[in-house]
Amino acid sequence: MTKPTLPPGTRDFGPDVVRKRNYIFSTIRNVFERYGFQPLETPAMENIETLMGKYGDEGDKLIFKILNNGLANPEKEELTRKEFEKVLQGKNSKGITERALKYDLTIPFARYVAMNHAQLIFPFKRYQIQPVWRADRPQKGRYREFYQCDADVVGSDSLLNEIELANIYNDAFSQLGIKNYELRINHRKILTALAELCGGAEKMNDIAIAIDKLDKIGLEKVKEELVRKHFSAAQLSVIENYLSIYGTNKEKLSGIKSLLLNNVTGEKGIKELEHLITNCRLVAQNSSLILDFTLARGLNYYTGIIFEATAKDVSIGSIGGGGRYDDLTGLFGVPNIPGVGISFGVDRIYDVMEELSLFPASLQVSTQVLFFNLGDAESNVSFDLMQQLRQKNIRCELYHEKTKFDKQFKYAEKKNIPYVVILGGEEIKNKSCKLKNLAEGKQQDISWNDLLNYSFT
RNA sequence: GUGGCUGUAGCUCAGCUGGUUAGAGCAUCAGAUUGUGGUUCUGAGGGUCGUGGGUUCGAACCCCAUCAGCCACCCCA
Repeated sequence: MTKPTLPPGTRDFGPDVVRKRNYIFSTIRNVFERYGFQPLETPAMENIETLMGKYGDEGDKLIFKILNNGLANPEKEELTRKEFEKVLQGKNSKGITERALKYDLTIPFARYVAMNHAQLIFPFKRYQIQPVWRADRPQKGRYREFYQCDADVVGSDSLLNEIELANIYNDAFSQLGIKNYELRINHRKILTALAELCGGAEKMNDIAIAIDKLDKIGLEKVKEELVRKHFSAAQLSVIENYLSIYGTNKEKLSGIKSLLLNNVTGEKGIKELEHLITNCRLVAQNSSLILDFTLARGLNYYTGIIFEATAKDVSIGSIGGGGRYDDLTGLFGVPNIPGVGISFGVDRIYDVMEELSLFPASLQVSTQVLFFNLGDAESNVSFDLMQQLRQKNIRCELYHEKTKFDKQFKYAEKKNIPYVVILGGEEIKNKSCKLKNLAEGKQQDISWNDLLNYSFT
């Protein structure tokens, strides 16, 4: 018998952790609901072709594939071997695998919209809180199974959606207590325009990947990487000019305007960003909304404004991201449904909140009242009282066996139970009990009737 | 997929240039204390030193392999 272990990158969540995670989920869910978003759930697994090719080559490698059943069937052995050859060559084979765990929530959502667009009321605003899986190598802040909380609007190209999504980030983070966050924004069309200035829109990916690392590796390394990708000196200087735009959002806007002068694609992007910035009306006076032309984001279906949220006090990578995609459902044969969405990375938000001690202490109180067990006769009375309290929504438990006070007190302490009720033979005679507040160490005699009407806090 | 670091009690770790029976704190359990917890005191249990092999009179320590965990790169939440 070997010690049981977890698959790498997965975790068990104990009671206190689940409480904290649920706190994050319900906070975000409430914000989503308040903005008129509706819940959606999709299966853990999708047909593999629904997912493949949607996340770029790197993404394809990280999709968790599910082995088909019945591969051991001797009648199909010949075929199975042949199919497996394809897998060895790096191809997908439906004979070996035809399903995969979902990689994110956006593509399954697009699949859902494509399948149900005739019934949906547009614009369709949905939120989705579910686990996703990636065959990545785990490390700090990076897991193989993790939750995403997505909110997307499809069927509308109004920038009002971007404005609302930015405000959702602001509301959710401020309610969670993460005051010091940054929401950085950029526009894919600006990146495209830069690529056009450098000789071709097809270079956008190379440029984006390189400049995205600017704050991490510095300008020189970025240039080195671009040289490796065969960019000329002239192109490099264009990119360097682009990267040297700095200042307030306003200053950056005027900088980018002069750089991308007369570029139709770029101008459209600039106009949209300008609209978002001036109309966003974040509670925090826009201080957390930051224009960042180095922001690229990996997912290659984005076409418009892109978002990325980071917590400033904790270096853990982004805690949320999103953007606009013009034609996501086109991949599934239903064209012309534009959309925009954002995602919260709950696991990372958890780590941030833990590090900054932002969880309310009240989350750790599960049971409110512990009834001491002083014997069978006493317990019977306690049990009746306890059931009446439970009817009133007070969370109670009766100690499971008669034992000395020491143990029962320590149990209450360890479980962080704020009140204990002591009810023995003496108390039964007067129809009373002793109610003790453990934190204050104070104890009072109280009638059964008063106990039932006591306001436990 | 590529590279680096670390594996000693349930947890955090000590363990000298290789030397006899591997330690500490916390946690657990019991007692001091059979109707009043948190503090304190006393005691107890708990180890294949990740695993397998090698070198050696002798290995937790050195060598090889292997497994696991962590971190970084790529990419990403």
